[in-house]
Amino acid sequence: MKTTEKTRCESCIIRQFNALKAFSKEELKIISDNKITKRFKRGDQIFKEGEKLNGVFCVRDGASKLSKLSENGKHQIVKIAKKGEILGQRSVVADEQTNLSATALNDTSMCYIPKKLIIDKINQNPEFTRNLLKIMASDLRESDNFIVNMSQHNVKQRIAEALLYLDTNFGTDDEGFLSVNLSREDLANVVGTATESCIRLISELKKDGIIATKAKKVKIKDKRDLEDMINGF
Amino acid sequence: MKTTEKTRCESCIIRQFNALKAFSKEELKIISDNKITKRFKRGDQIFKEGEKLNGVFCVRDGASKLSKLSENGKHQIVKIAKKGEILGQRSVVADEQTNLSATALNDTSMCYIPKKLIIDKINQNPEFTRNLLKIMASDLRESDNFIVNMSQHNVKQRIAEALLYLDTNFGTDDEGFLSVNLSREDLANVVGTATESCIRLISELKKDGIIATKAKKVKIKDKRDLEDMINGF
DNA sequence: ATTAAAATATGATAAATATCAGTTGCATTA
DNA sequence: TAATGCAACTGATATTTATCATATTTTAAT
Repeated sequence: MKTTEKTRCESCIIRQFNALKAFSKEELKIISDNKITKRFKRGDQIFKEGEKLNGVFCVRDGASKLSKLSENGKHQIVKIAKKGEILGQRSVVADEQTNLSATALNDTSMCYIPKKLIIDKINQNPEFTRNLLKIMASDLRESDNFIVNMSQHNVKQRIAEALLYLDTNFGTDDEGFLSVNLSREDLANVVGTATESCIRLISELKKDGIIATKAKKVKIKDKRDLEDMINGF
Repeated sequence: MKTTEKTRCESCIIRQFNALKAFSKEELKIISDNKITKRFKRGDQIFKEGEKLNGVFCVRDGASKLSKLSENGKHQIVKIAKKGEILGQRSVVADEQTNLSATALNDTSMCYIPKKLIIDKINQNPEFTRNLLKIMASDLRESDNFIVNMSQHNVKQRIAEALLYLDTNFGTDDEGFLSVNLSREDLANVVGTATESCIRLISELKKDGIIATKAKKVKIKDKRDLEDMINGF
């Protein structure tokens, strides 16, 4: 009756897709050796919503945000991509314009994989396609979780989750501050709230003694406390 | 510069997946003729979160909700499936337990497609698999839209969108009332709010003269007014 | 038709979140 | 180093949403 398979975060505020696992180690090496590495600096736009992409980007190092512009001018962040993840795969597979914008959150290097390479592989290698299929099915599951999470947790909890996610996936510097420095505005756009509310709640978390801040940086003092908060204790 | 491809609702509060289009007309006919038709009455559970499915269900007629139980006991509805849509495909493709529960919203007939049939088809027919891939990519896009929509619209707007969705996809009876009768509680679980809030906002919409109600039924008086409301006018 | 149960509706109030206006602190560069 | 600009912060207040209590209507059962 119990389920031991628990490979992914059931309740993540930030969706975590892992498409590249469809490629084998050797293939990755070939792609990697192709030297089509692109570098981006903090704030650089990698691609823009509505563009037709001629390839996908695989994150080698760094972090980047995937966002979607809403009618009222807010950039809702739907995902933060980390090492090994792919940007643009959905639109390449669907052969549609991309529905998201991608922006580097810090200095980032990406390897670029031309669309043709992916499409050929899909056409020639059924195994690859099946893998991709499984991965996308998994991504859809992640989306379901995300939705439930968004609507069942309050803003403070969602912020806590986002911080935890950043900690787990990008780690901390030598002083214990989160390596990825999301601005308060970005963080607000991750959890879907107003920037001021986000700032206010970060202050609260600080008062609660759960996190510490220094300039714009954030440090999680006790993960367990954060987790308890998320679970309503 | 303009985009004429505008096949799907860009801002739907209810995600609309259409996996079955991966099957050809003839295949559908074969499946259909196999007579593995199952019937459900309003309220019947089709499958339950956590189950391992041995096949998928294709809606022939009726409506059913796909929901996910959150820790606090709420059943968040992540989708309402209509004619031609598939239930359970994600978990069959991923070979995982299903992450959602499915429940009939009214008298529903489904044709049941055994898992084996799908898997064989994936293994033997690359064209099918590629179609499936595209469809899932499209579903992921839909999920992105859904997320933006959830976080950028207030509850009243989300309710309006849900009503509009029901109208567009399931139509109305001869008196103009929505054919699918979601309870206020279900509607609340679609838009992610408290049942009382949902009821209150429906009353407001009624006062605003945008909708009319009779018993538990709802009638949209002017679609354009509803749309304006959603867009903030 | 009567009655019980469930769903819908409303009121009062509390809590969460948004908005607007302003201040402070930090970083960049002239 | 001073000036400038932007991000972070804070306060006051408005708005939205949740919660709890209770009334009313609808549905379904007898």
